Amino acid sequence: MKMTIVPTTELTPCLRCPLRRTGAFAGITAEQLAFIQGFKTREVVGATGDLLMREGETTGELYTLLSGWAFRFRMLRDGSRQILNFLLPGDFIGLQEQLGVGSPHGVELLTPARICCFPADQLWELSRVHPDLSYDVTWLAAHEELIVDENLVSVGQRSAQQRVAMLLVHIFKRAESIGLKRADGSVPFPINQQHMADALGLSLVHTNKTLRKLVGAGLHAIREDRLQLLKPDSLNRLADYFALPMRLRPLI
Amino acid sequence: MKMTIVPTTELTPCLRCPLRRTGAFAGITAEQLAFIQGFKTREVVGATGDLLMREGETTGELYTLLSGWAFRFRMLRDGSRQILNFLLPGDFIGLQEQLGVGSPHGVELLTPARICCFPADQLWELSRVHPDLSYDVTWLAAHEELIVDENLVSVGQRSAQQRVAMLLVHIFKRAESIGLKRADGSVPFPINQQHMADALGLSLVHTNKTLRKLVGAGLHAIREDRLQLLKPDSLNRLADYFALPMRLRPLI
DNA sequence: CGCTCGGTTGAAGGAGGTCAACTCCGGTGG
DNA sequence: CCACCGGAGTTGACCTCCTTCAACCGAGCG
Repeated sequence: MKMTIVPTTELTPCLRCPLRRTGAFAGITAEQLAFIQGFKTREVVGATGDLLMREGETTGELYTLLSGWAFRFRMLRDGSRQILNFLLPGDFIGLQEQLGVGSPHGVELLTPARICCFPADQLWELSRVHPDLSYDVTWLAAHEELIVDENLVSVGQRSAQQRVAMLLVHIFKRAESIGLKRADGSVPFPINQQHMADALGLSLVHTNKTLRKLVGAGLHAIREDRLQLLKPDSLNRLADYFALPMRLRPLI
Repeated sequence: MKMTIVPTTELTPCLRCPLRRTGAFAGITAEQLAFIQGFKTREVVGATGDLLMREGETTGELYTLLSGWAFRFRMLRDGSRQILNFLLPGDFIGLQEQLGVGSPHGVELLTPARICCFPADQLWELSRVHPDLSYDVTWLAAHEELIVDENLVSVGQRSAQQRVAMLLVHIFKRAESIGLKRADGSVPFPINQQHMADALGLSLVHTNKTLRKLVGAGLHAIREDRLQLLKPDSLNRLADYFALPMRLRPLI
């Protein structure tokens, strides 16, 4: 609710982008990198709970999450909230806003975050000068849809246990893929039970009870905002989840 | 299951594309139109129930639904099916397939349909030669995600009555927007109760009972595969649905 | 004529929602 | 220093919305 999102005084140069060093993203030419650098107008930081985007409002910007986690969501009149998907470092944000007037969803930070900002009205300029980057933007849009598809399958067809298992496995995989896994096998997990409930279409109470059941069965553990999968195979089977092999993802 | 999708002997020339005449789509330059015409390699027709895409398989093609309806879906091991979204004339299909190996979802025809086919491996060529068209492809990807978002909100947060109301209103709006509304106020509705159930994450039986309740309240009517909204305002209120104003959509 | 498919309805049971209470923190201010 | 507070997690009791099972109907069709 508060609005502590503020510009930083110094920009992280794309040339030294910490995300690219993870090796989790597709390679890029020096020229492309230079263009992205020029495309980037500012960099902002925000604290947990800050709104990067408000439902119905326009920012005129596109974003890349440089560090930190967030989520896209929509509110209903009765106060209930649906989390559409979680956003991890490297995720591109704001394409939906270009479809009409105002963003159809809000974006809230799950952790302190650092965000690269791009002027939305120059997206077509990007298309013109760097067709390959435009292709990448399309890729990112399709990829996010894939994740939402996955969530919809969960919420529509799976039992509470399966949904929770799916969420844990999916988040773990995504975090792992961008190099967030520690030596002890844990990844950051800044998602509380209310977030999980809102993402899975479950009540808070039932989410809690389901989590306790999985923990009781020794399938996973969450400690100090970090997630460990103790029996990944069991979780995969429970969730009926098979991760399909993906190309190296682009980063704008 | 059967595979009666077959190439047509004669292509519909893009210059005389029946969809563009509806006025539902954004304008386009002659040059762009010519490029699209060249991009299009063939045209196929299929019957109700045909699979345009199979889960996990690769076609190497992108599609535009020229006429007819379809839906994207995913199956789970236990045989349950989640319909991700419905596809209407003008919708672009197949971007997700580009993300990895094989399509992450199936596409099945709801009606006899006519489909324009494009070679997927030349999508980047399109980006290079016509940046504005590339921008349009991104737009279409983001737009489809918006629809999936909408479905996810329904399935995750709304009651059975609200979900059904939402589906009816949403499909009506989409059909209307591409000029499918007749003078009597009805639009085509080739969606049966099993489809609705699979899209909404409800059982067939409960979908039926919910529909009967709405019909009993005089909110809508479905006759001979056509849908009429008798009390659109009541349905909108019930579904907590506010359609946001959209730009004129592109057509590839 | 019989078969299948889509729709309809009733009855019974269960997964998950709601309500309520309690704990365990980490502030924060007297 | 400690009392107070709010947020997150936990647990039990009860209830309801939705699922499941089962049966039946009508239309289209080989």
